[in-house]
Amino acid sequence: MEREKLETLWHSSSHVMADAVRQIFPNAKLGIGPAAREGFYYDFDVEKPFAAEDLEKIEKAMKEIVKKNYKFDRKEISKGEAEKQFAKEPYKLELIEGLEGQTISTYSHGAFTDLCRGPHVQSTGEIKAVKLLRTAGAYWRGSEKNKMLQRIYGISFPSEQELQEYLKKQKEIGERNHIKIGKDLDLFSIHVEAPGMPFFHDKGMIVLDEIVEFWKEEHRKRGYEIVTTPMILNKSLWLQSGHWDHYKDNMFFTEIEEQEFAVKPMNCPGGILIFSEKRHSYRELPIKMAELGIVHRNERSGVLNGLFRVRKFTQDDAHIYCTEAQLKDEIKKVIELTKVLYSAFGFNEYQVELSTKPEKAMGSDETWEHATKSLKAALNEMGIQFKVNPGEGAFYGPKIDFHIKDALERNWQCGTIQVDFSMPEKFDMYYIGEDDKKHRPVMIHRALLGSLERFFGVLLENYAGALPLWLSPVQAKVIALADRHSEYVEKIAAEMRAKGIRVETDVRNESVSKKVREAQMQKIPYILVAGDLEAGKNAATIRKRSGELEKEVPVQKFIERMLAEIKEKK
RNA sequence: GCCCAUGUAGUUCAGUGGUAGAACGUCACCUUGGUAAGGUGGAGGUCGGGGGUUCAAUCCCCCCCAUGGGCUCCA
Repeated sequence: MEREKLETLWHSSSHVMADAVRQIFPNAKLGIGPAAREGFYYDFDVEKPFAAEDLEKIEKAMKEIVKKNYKFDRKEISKGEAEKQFAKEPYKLELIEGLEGQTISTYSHGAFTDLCRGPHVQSTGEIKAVKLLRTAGAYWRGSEKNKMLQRIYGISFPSEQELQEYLKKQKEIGERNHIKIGKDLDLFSIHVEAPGMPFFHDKGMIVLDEIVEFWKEEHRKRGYEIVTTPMILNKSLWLQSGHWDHYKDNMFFTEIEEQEFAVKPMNCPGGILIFSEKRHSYRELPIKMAELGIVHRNERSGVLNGLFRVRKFTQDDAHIYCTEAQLKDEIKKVIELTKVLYSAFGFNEYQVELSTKPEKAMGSDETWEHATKSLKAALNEMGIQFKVNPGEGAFYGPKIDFHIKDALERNWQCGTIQVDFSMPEKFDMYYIGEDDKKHRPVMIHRALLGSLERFFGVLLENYAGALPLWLSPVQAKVIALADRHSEYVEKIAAEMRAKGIRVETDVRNESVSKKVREAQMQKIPYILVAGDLEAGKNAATIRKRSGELEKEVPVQKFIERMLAEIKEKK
């Protein structure tokens, strides 16, 4: 069923849910109830938050309403009539107030009427399958200054089968949660002693190191310098950069010999100190300075989420200093690099957004226009589809964001390319132009993977833990059939290790099936089993992650194959 | 930060107003195996932390911490 029709069904389902809620909780005040990204929700102002049992009751009442197969009736009414009709609904009155001059319509089914633009399905009977999923608090009109209402999320389909398929898929998705994978594969852990600051174990570090090594190579190839700046810097720097005024609430502070210092939440001020340490000629531009910068941000406790949202993370940051004339081409180069990185990690689909000048902004209109045009032109010339978010840019410049989908279909901002007019001015940065005069460079901030931590999380969910060979923390496991094969197994593992392959052995006193099963659950790409058949021939039986078997493969030949596969993938 | 839920063995989870149980893992022994769990036995828990109610709290109440799902905010 196409998206549009489903959305209509979901929207209608939210009306049915509101009807059901009102039957059970007559005093519930109605907020809004649209179709969501997947399913629908409705916000209610109730005295007590809904409990799990309430959801069951509401769902049951909904099914009754569906059974009655009420027709949806649309009616257009005047603002006065609407105010009269919804006199007991404060939130609806607020909405009506905002509809000045527009057509006001209501939809009714049975005895229930809601203020609504529509459209809706013909009748409630079209909702053949419905399930209420969870409750959540949600601020009225999305502002934390407003009252928090109680939201119920649900899903519905035109058939029971589709609902069952949906639920099954959700369950599978839940199983590829990166936190669970991280624990199962011994990649990282999170402890109460450091909320939002994950601990990476050896196997997790192997993956991160591989990512970093590849990242550095691709950057060096493209003329980036790679630097590291200190994690703690004097307050004066943050005053100058403006972070003290605008970002203080998100920063951590410390003190050294009675002087105030801040733990960096961003890398740019440090990088600028390197830039400004010496004079630069226009001939040197663009200067591209990259840093895998560890930043700390004091995120509010409620937003922390596995590796997706943390307080300490590593940005694959870089700052590009160039002339306005170079801006477009530099942005194109950054986008090209983004594509190279994403595709190397298996992401070929992502959403691109362009955010333009906000109301409060610094820099002249002309500068903004030139920068925004450059960003747009770069995207267009690269043939990249994008969505424009008017007024969503940073106060210091417009930006392009890259969003990657996680297993739960949530979009996570990873890459970001931001033009900045503010920092060069605040730090009085300049280069010497052809005319022997000082000129202000344009600064581009960019992080392509975004945060290594978040990217790692998205990567794990994308592959359900079964990372490509070159990223796998353990690339091969060699299993001994019986005790007498231990020595042989250790010997071939040593040969592989000598060639740089990450290999583990399993010579435990357990059945082959069990050892294979465990290696398989660890998502190890290649499992080698050696027994009497193989030991005499310097061979092993190979099992791929897919379960496919290849008997008595000479070890040397297999090592070459693996090395070729690792190399090719990069 | 706000709303809701959760926190019990290394892991996944049962459970009860009279201080705990399973499976897997771990350890020992038996078994020496041919591609997703071989068998037997043992060890292992101040039931997230702190208060309170009670003769008695892991269970009921309050506070705190953390985690998850959302809202708001963000890479």
